[in-house]
Amino acid sequence: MRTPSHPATDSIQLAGIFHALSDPARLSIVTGLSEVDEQCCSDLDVPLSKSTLSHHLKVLREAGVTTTRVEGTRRLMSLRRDDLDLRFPGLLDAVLDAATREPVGAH
Amino acid sequence: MRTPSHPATDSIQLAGIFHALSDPARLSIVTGLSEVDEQCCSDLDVPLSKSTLSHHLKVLREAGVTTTRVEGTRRLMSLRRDDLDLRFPGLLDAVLDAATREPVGAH
DNA sequence: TGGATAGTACGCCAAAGTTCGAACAATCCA
DNA sequence: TGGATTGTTCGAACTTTGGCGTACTATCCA
Repeated sequence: MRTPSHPATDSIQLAGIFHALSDPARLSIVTGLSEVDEQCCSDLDVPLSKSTLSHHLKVLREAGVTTTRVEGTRRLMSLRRDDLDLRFPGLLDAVLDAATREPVGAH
Repeated sequence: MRTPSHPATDSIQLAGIFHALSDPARLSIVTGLSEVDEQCCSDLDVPLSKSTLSHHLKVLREAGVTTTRVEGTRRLMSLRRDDLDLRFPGLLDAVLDAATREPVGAH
């Protein structure tokens, strides 16, 4: 299976990033990714069906927040730290810092 | 007319902030507010009907991003800088900095 | 008092988003 | 080869959002 497509760094939209982060499940996925560097879909600790999960991962990928690397039958997700820092310096760090200040599961 | 209600600083949700910022019109309003401190609804440079505008301002207010002060028949909007800095230090600055790096009108 | 001004609230509609199960595809390994 | 594993895609049901016009409220001021 081919590597899924990702937006070029230059075409990452700020509103798109915020949209991607506006869903609690996706925000939680991003927070989790910040702690492990690389993680496969089935290791995510989110109580959703795999099709829903796949959808959320697609949203994150298409917004330019994450990148997906194919390894065997698995897809390894990671944050696009360098690209995001290049395009919007300091934003990702501020987001991750903010996320750690908010109690987990505070809906 | 009474001052509209605003969420307490403690109950501002991160996902709610991102949702509020995920719409280009609202992001543009926030960017504009960062330059003028206080602005009334009709001075906003957004090509939308006043009912739609009112809706967006409500979303921003309820997310805890802005505060509204009533003065006569006007409502003066401003960013909740202090509250946001208290709850999520550095986040607002990073957002505003990122917004200035993105060309205006880049949809 | 009564018009002008500023904004909100409501109802409506179309578009977009969330969620799921079922079916499918790709890869590994015994 | 063929089963197990991992994830995508599709269609359906449902919710949310964004946009508008209209009607309403509140305030100012002549």
